[in-house]
Amino acid sequence: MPVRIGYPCINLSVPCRGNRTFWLASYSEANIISTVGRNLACLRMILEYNAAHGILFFRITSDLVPFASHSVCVFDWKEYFLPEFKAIGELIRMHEMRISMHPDQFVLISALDPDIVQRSVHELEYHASVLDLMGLDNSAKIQIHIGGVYGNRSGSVGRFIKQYGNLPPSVQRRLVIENDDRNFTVKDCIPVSDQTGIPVLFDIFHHELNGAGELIDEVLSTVALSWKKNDGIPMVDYSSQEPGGRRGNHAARLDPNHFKAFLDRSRPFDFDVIFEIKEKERAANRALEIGRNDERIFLINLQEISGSRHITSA
DNA sequence: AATGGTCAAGTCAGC
DNA sequence: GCTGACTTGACCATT
Repeated sequence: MPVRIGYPCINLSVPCRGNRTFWLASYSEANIISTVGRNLACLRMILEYNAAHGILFFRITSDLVPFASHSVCVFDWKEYFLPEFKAIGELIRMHEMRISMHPDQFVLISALDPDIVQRSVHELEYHASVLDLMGLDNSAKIQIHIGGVYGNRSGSVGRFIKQYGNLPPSVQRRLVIENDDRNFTVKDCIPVSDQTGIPVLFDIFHHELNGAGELIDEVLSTVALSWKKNDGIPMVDYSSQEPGGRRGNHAARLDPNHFKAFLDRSRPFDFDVIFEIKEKERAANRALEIGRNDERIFLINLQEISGSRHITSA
């Protein structure tokens, strides 16, 4: 399975948003039913757009079910929306799409405070539930950072590994760790992977900001080993610096030259890549256009567009 | 309808 | 100890 192209959470071309939420003070059963219903309907519309455009990787928003891991949420949204989740899962499987989720910065299983760890576990269980309800296999992943440094990185690593062992299997099978732009480089993530079996998600932009200058193909050859057969091929996050922006700001638009260089330097490895570019699906579309000459991208989209795969339904 | 303050959670820096 | 940045939108009360 060669390179699939994707983007995170929001599609600017469809007439809806799948990450609608409300304030905690406004929580009610009626509110959660209407919000989740709308978010799921929009998620379906986004995935249909993606299928029609040959975009086969997507990161589902953590806001799909607002307050799902909060004690205020006693409503059984899993049972209530089961048919919708199953239908979306079928759509994903039909098109052989890849799915990821990325919980927010608050999720820290390496935290010193046990309450933070517990809240994080609940949040991770919610993310796993979404993917489980859709009937997705182990290749659908939940990506987090190691985090919890507090001035001592090795302490954080120790707590992370220990807490990973305590996670429910539904979370363990989907969890992957991602290098960040401040604390943990890819090189720092590898030993954690070796000790836990967690795959390492390679973030190109974080690597540019916080790495030791290792070449992209070198890094890919290393992280690829951490993805076992039923994890699927490696996931990669791609972005570049916004010109004139604060260091670390994601670009508003895809930089064609930067992406071409990345494509060249990433040979011959296969992976699925999320474009963390502010223009969202438009960046993915541009990447597909630029990648027409790359056989890794071309092959899969040739199948999709020629109709040898399933054509999206209305 | 327009406006502007506020929003579950995390850390860190600065005062 | 508290506030704001991080990063950004959008929810919601107020007018």
